[in-house]
Amino acid sequence: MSLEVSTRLKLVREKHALSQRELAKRAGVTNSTISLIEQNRVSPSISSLKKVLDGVPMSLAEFFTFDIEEPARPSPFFEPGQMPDIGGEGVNLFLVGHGVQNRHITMLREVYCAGADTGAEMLSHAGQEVGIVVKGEIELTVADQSRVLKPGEGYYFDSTLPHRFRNLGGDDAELVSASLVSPNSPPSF
Amino acid sequence: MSLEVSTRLKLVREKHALSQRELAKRAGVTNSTISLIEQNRVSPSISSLKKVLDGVPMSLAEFFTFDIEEPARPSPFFEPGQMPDIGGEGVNLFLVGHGVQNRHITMLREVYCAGADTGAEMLSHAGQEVGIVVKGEIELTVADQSRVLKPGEGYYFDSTLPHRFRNLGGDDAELVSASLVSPNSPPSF
DNA sequence: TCGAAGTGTTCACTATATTGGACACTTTAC
DNA sequence: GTAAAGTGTCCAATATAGTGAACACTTCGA
Repeated sequence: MSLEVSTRLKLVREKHALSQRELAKRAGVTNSTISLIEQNRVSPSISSLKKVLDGVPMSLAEFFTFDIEEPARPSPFFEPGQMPDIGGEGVNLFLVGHGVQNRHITMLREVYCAGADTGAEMLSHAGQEVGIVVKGEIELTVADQSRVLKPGEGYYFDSTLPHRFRNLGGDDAELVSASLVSPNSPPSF
Repeated sequence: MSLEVSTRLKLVREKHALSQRELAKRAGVTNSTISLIEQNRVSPSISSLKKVLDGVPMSLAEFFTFDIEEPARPSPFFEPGQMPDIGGEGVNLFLVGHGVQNRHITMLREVYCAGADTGAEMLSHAGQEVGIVVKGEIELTVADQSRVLKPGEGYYFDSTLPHRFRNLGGDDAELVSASLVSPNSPPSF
C-alpha cells in the first residue's frame, strides 16, 4: 500500500496551503468531513471525495496516482558518467536523466545547424525536457543557470522553467531533444 | 468527465468475465452493492470500492486512470507523410507514431553499424517500441510481419510482440530507438 | 491583557451506503 | 416442459458517512 486516502488528502491540502475550513468551503462540504477523512475515521464516498478534490482542484485519477514529491535535483546538468549506455550490439544509445525519479520521457539525438537559436524569449511549457550534446557546443540556459555543454554532457530540467538553446560555434552541433510524452493524461472527472 | 464510476466498474467486471455475484463473492461484499454501484444509484465509499477492486484485482489508481481500449493499429509501419516535423529553427525532429492513441513514448535517432543484428531470438518485452530509419536499410520483423525499411520509413508496435532489427547493407544505417518510459507506475493499494 | 479570528477536533443528528433476502427473468440440462 | 442454476434488480433493515454546532487551542493586533 502506497498512501492512505487520509494521508493523500492532507498532503494535497497542505501543499495548496489550505485550511480544512477553507478547502471545505471551496468544496461545498463541512470542515468536519475533511477532518474525519484526514484522521482516517471515515472512508469517504467517491462523490464526496470528488467534491473535496474539486475544491483543489484535482481529479480522482491524479489523486490516486500522484507520488511523493521528490526533492528537486540540485543541478539540471549531467556528467557523462551518469549516463548508462543502454544500446546493444552495433548500437549506441545513451540514456540521459538516469536516476531522475518519476521520469516520463525518453529522448535521443538531433542536429543543430551553426548559429541555431531557439530564441531570446525563453521557452517555457508543460512537462519535462532532457538532452545530450553529441557534437559541437550548445549553450543551454535554464532559469538563472546557464552553461555551455560540450559533447558528452547532458541536461535534464522541468520544462516549466524558462529555457533556451543556442549553438554558438561555427559548425553543426548535435543533440537529442524531444517533447514530453503525455503520461496517462488523467480523465477529468 | 471521462467515465462514471458506475461505467468503469461495469467495464472492468465484464472485461474479467465476472458476474455481479461472482465479483461480490471475491470482494467480500454483496451482489446488491455492485448492482447499485453499476446503476449509479449510490456513490460507494472508498473502502468498499477498494474491496470490490481487490476482487478483480485492480488498484484504485488503475481504476481511475485506465482509458478505453483503442482498436489495435492494423499495420505497425508508418509512411513518411504520416510523420509531422515538430522540429524548430535549424532543427529537424520528426515525430513517429503520430496518431497512435495513448502513446507513452517519444523516440529519436540512432546508428546501426553494418551487419548489426539484434539477434535471431526475437526480442520481446513490456511496453511500446517505435522508430524511423534515417540512413541505410533496416529489416524489421514484428511477429509474422517483416519488411525492409528505407530512409524516411518508420514503425510502431507493441513490444510484447516478438521483434528483430537487422542491417543487411554494407554501410552504416541510422535509426532512432528507445525503451518505453515507465508511465505513472501506479501505487499499489 | 484581552478579544477576535484563526486552527483542528468532537459529538448528536441526519443522510446515505451496504446488507440480506426476496423477486422476475434467462439459460442450461434432463 | 420444467426444474435447477444462473443473471440483474429491488426493498426494508442496519451500518456508516456527512452535517452543524459546539469545544479547546493558537495567533495576531489593539
